[in-house]
Amino acid sequence: MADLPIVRFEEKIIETVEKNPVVVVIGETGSGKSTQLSQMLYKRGYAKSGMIAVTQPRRVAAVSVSRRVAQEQNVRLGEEVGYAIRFEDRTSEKTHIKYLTDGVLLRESLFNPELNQYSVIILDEAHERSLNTDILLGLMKRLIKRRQSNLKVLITSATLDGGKVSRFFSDCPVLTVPGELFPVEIVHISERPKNYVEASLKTAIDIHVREPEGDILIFLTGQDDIEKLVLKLEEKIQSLQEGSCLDALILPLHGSLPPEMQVRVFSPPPPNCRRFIVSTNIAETSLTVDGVVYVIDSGYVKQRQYNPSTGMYSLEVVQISKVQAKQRAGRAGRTRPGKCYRLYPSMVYHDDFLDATVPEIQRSSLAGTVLYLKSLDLADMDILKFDFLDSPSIESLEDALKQLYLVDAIDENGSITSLGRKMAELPLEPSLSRTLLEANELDCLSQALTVVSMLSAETTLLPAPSKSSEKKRKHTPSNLPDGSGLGDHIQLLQIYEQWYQTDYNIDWCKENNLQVRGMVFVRDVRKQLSQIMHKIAKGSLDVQTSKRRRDSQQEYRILRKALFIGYANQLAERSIRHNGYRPLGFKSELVQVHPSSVLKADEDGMLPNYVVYHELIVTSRPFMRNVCAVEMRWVAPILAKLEKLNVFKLSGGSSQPDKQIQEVTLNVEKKEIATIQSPEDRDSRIQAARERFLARKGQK
DNA sequence: GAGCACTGC
Repeated sequence: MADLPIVRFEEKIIETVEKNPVVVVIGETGSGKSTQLSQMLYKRGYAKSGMIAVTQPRRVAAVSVSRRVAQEQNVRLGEEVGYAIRFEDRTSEKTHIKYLTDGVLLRESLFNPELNQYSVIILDEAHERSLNTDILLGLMKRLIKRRQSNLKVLITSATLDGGKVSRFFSDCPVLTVPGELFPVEIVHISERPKNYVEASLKTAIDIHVREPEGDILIFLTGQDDIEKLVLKLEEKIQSLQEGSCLDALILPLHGSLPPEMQVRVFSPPPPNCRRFIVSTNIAETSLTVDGVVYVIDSGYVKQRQYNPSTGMYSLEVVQISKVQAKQRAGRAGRTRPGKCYRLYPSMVYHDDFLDATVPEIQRSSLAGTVLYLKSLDLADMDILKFDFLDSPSIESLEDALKQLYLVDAIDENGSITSLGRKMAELPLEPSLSRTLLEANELDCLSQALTVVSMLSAETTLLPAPSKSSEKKRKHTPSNLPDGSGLGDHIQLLQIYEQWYQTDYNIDWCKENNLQVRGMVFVRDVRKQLSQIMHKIAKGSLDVQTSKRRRDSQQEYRILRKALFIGYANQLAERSIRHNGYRPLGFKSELVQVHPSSVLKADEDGMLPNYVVYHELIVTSRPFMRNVCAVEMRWVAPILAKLEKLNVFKLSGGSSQPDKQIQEVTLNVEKKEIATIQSPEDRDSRIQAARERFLARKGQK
């Protein structure tokens, strides 16, 4: 067994686990908790009546850590020690120690809520507070009561706030294991810079000129700033006198870089050369860069946030938390003592920074989470009172219930429907699983499978255009299909069908500027979804080819109908005079179709009266991303449903919701009730608007 | 007419 700090605490750990159902283990990076805890427990016979599960928030971690453990145990990976991640299960009947992503464990728990195959469950990296880890923490608290005699739960975290987790698990013991990091000297700047790209440049050059060798890792917020700084660093370093300092290699690092660019940070630098790695927070946890001795921390991060009252996501630059600041600093001390330059005063750190990052569960739409929990049929389960380590707001839970009701996953009393149960089995967000099930009824399952799979990977399909490549792109117009004017979903379908006709040719993706990684992922998702749908599929699951296609307009129309049913919670109505839309069912706000959309306007420049959208995102303005034209006649039943909506009933009526909150969420619906009496009235109003519209068109 | 951090089933 490796000589890691945690090994010295083996007796104490085993003794504590023996006496307690839940134990929190705090261990800094390098303590060995991820690889050693499972082996210690295995050695002491804890895997005799079931496997030892270790969850990881990320796929690569599950794979790499299990590989290490298999090596240390001197067994073949996939036998006594294995891993399970989406699309890949490398375990067997022999497996005693199983590493898996927390998402996979959640899915397993859907089919076996008692998780009887495990005698020990270790939730690793709990401090990252991923949505899935938080759900698991809540489930473990319940499970421990039911399986007190034969289940041990360990929760491991890198940060010091074990107290909170301990209180959550009725004051369970907290063990602290030292890490194996080298000391990192922290330097704070005395005043916050106006421009942190400039400040990073200055600091980096100072280090380069004055400090001994060692790579520099710089944390910025996004691609734009990273590209700016890379350019400036190149300029500045060229102007430095040759031979006066080390050579320099400047590397950008962010998620939308192609993989071959990302792996450049893993190859060691040439001799006498200092590397400048300019990165997003991808280097905070997901990627570990060796050789870093200096860290420059801007103190900011770009974070996605969901607003349940408007249904909108926004991507905002926010201050990092103390936990994140420590994590960033720690990146300087992995190989030898390092230094971290913080581009903010220590007062700001102490007084302004939050102790911990706002957990994902408080920043996301919870429709999928709530549906998942409902489908577990937990005893005495009141969704508004589910015991989370940090509860999401009531407003956010009510928004989730409302959305689930609109897509028929729960009934008006908040009980899960049989449709909802089928939806929960699909690894998709509720709108997309609802679309698939409706498509199965309408006989367009094959097409829906394709669209839904494309959407599962959408952001990684088209390469993020950088400023430098923008001009090139404009001169080479895309040869990709245009969705026949009906919107982005139809375009995604057409793109995938074309790729299918090239027999999944990788070069075709490259020629068309589609990310290979993304397209291969789509293919995997489609395969997985097909396997799940196979049991209940009424028609063919295979990708259709144009040879077999008679009438694509009719086919697209049916598919759009299925999408409409799935996106009943994401429906928008165009204003009569212009192309602004109002999302229905949310606090009213005017939104635009995203300029990247292929949705076409008619001869008068008017967009469709109604569209469904995949996502509302606020950037410079609120936009609908991925929109699909729907027909007016489909809309009335959904409007009727919106009017009937009673959030109090949906939440089970067992808890008295805050009145004010309820009124905010019902704002729009109340207005609708005030202006029109029934769906039929609504229909006639739509018809009248349509006629005015046609009359105006006739005049021209 | 715009631009998007990172994960995961």
